[in-house]
Amino acid sequence: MAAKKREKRDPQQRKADILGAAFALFAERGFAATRMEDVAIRAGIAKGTVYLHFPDKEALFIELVSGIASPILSQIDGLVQNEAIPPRLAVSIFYALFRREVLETERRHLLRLVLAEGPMFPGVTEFYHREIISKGLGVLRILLHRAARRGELRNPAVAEMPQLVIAPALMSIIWSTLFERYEHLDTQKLFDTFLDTLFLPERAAQ
Amino acid sequence: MAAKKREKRDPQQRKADILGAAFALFAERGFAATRMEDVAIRAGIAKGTVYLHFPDKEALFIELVSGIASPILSQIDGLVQNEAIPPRLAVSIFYALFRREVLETERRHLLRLVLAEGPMFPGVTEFYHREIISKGLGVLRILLHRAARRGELRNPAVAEMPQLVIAPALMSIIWSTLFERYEHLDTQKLFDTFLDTLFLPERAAQ
Amino acid sequence: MAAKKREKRDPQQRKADILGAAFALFAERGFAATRMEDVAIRAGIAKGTVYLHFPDKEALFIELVSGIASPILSQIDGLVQNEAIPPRLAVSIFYALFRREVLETERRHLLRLVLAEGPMFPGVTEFYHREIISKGLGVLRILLHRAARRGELRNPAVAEMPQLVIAPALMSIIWSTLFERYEHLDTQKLFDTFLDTLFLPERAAQ
Amino acid sequence: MAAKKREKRDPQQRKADILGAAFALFAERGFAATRMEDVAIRAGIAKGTVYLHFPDKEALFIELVSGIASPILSQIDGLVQNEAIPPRLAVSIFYALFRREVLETERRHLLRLVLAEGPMFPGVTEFYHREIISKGLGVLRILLHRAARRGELRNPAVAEMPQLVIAPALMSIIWSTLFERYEHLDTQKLFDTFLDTLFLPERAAQ
DNA sequence: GATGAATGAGCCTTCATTCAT
DNA sequence: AATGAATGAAGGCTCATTCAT
Repeated sequence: MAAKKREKRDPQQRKADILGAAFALFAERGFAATRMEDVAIRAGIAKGTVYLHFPDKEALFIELVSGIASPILSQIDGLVQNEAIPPRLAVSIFYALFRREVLETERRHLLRLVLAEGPMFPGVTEFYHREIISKGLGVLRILLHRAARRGELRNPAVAEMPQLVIAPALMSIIWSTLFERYEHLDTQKLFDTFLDTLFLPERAAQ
Repeated sequence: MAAKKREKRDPQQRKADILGAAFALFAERGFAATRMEDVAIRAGIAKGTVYLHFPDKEALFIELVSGIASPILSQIDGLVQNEAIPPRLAVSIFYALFRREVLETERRHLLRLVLAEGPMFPGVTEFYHREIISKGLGVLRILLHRAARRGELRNPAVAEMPQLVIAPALMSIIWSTLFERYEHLDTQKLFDTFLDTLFLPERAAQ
Repeated sequence: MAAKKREKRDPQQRKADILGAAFALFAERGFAATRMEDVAIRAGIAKGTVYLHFPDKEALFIELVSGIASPILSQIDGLVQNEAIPPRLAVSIFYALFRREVLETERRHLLRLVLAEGPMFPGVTEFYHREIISKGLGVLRILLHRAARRGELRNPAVAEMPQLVIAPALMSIIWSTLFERYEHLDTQKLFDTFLDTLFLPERAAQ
Repeated sequence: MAAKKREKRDPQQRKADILGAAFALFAERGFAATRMEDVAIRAGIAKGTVYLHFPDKEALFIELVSGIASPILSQIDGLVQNEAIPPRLAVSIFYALFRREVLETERRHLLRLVLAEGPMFPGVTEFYHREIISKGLGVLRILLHRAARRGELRNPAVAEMPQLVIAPALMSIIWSTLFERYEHLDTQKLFDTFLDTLFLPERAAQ
């Protein structure tokens, strides 16, 4: 078998390996039930090596949870810029993005992790509110107001409650990570149905 | 000479005390970070006494999480029975019930607890799906279909996606337990706006 | 063999056992090299039990080091009170006390411990200076001044350097704990010779 | 383009650097609390490099503690050789040497180090007794006997207790490393007073 | 020789659980 | 039944030492 001792590797890669291992374990068992040694084993390194990259368990958790969100955000920003994109399309792209980048990825467990461990790590929660929630809501608010102005919303008041648009996404995350094994939820249909509830049907030829 | 030791009490009451203490602590800190001794202290009894009522920490947690939901369920059932109640009113009562019995109670932490610890306790998750989610969705499905039949829904397809109705409730729970401290969310308005989105306005001049 | 499990005992006795075990081990190996588990084993209890009596290793060490000095102090105080005792006799009693209570006891290791670990525990050092050194020097200063006034000192200036009287005691401690095994030192003779150097011989019949 | 890595240097110098760094750290924190990595950093080299010069931490400590004493010894030896030097002057030179070479140097921590770690390193203690203590006492014994023969001692019996002469030196070391911060001790005066107690004043009119 | 990432034994401390009283 | 002192398995973290580069 492969000699596995003292394998030196690119530190960046090493760190990524650890984060990967930590992610899998934290997602599966939560913060407290994850042993640092297990993280090390899963990353294929020795116990002590983890501590060369992260000062302690909490730092590992926080870096993990904080680090994964950014790639999503950057993509969302693009949605508002282009005013040519019809609001409904933009929101549907938002959902599609969410499905592709979160729901159908292992990242979906990450969100559950934040929900689960949030109160124990106020810094993480605050980060998520500031960086993800707040920005996501901002984008949605703009899109919804644009739609309202264009008379495309069934209920224009929704524009002041962008949380309503996020709610199905949250539901899909929770369902997929907790209940999916007991009962399937068609998230595509979930989002589509919601879009149809939110937006007036396009009047064929107006 | 105050005899304070070996205070005997109704075992049922004793058990309820323990569950109450456990609830407060589990809700606040999660399963792992809650110490059995703290539960005992909060319940006003000695460490060992907890074990006279529950075989171990896990059993305590499971009984706790399983036991708290039922009172809500029974009230919800009533909503469907009476066909005289208009669907929109029924759903709004559903939300009101949710707000009064969950959101504005310490019980709101319960759902977060299930989210947080769910994967570690598949039995709990399964129980929640079977007893709460499934039944709640069933009730909502009936109400929505009734509304659809009466032509009160903006988008009748919603009747097949009762999860959409639960989504705002979920959002309100998560918001209140995680983000409320950073940004206030008016849950009353959240639900009302959603109801207005879901249901057609009552035809003023019918 | 004796069943040793779950032996309950007077907490005061328990604590004394732990302090005794800790004393032996700290004295022998120093703070860092003493394992808490060894303390427990030597005290005949389980690892965790130590922590029922002391919050951590440092607290154990500090209580140990701080607790043993007082009995000596009280006896010394008596020496100055009685002005009928001739100064030379008083100082020789001081040395005798020191030999009986420290040098020929296991307590002699304690002093070495303070010298050894002092810099790591400023609180302990400060305590020793304030409670032991300072008071001892005060007593000696009074005795020496009394002797000087009575013309019994070979060099009256010694009265302003009571540290000189403590020096042989320190030497005896260090010798006995470090070098005695290589070369014997007659501490009785050490102190007597010093006394003869300090005090003029009693003029037989003057 | 500054080539700073793999700086080669005279191995002897390298070793001296390590010993210097080790001394500073051992003296300040003791054996256990000194990390090999800190020694390396302070010596300006990499962690592994220390092990090219010393097989392990203990060897480094022993060589350090053993090596520092010799320079003092050689100077002391000279004191006895020259019989023209009056004993009192010789002893006062001994103290002066001690002050200059030990007390006012970082070397003063060395003795405390031997005290502190002695029992863990019997070899070191034995070495100190054999090389330093024994020799120092030998020299003092000769000087004191010389003085006794010349009738210069207040108490000739002191000649058989040279430890008494070392005692104030010990006291000064311990005071300076432990208590100086709480209360100043004038070591010059300490030694002078002791000399005046040991030796008869020079007979002005003989 | 020199480096410093990697290793893993070791130790402090916590806490669920037990059981003598 | 109730108590809480006692137990000991478990886990986070450190650091002396090794070794691939």
